[in-house]
Amino acid sequence: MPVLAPEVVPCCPPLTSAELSEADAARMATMFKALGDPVRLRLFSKVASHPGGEACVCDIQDVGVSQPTVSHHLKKLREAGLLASERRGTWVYYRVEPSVLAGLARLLDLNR
Amino acid sequence: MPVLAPEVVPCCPPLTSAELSEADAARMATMFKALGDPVRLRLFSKVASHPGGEACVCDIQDVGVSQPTVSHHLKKLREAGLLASERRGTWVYYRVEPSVLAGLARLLDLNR
DNA sequence: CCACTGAATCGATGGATGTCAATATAGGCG
DNA sequence: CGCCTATATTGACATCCATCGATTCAGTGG
Repeated sequence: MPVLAPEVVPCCPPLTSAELSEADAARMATMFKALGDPVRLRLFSKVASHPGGEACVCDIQDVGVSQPTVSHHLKKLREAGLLASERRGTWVYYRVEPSVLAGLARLLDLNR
Repeated sequence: MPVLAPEVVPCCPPLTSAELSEADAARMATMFKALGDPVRLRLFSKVASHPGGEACVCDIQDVGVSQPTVSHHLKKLREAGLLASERRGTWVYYRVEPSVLAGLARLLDLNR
């Protein structure tokens, strides 16, 4: 039997259907926490809504905080698994991880 | 024309369709932050998955922290608008606010 | 090799936050 | 009223975290 890619395993049925285990709660809380800061949520929103599905840091860094702070928040979003980054020449591009976001949406879905 | 209940106004289209305003980001970040703690997420999960759609504090307080801490976290979830509480006799019951949760799910929905 | 731009890291700091023990409040029941 | 149980509040404390200025790293082009 082949080993399945562990990061693809969908986490957690909707919250209404079953209680989260301690481990799953820790995993999911990390992602919610990453979205739980206004600046980070705006950065995430800017990436998610950017044409082409990705954005250069230079396209999104106008959120009212300094450049190091923007970099810090993007790192947090990356570490939470919500964004992926790739350097192309001078610029670094960020894009959303669709499967991870879908897992969060599924968790919150009441109609299931 | 009747005045619509302001708290029913659905916030924010999906993240992929448009960038969040600063004000909307602040509102939504408050809710994500409330779910961004493992203990709070477990408490929320216990309420959401409890038969009947509501749970007494006594039903859900076994999450590994002290009673005051449980109370503190439930207050946070209430203040974020995710839970509502009602005292009935000796016990206090918590239930999820479905419309608010639905707003969060809508925000994260990629297929729209 | 050097200057320039974009982005990340470092170090410091003030404020937010999770936690607990102690105490208070609320309601039920003798 | 007095005692018991269920929750909430208070106060203290340690840790975490968002933020910034300064610096460093990476890549481009002269």
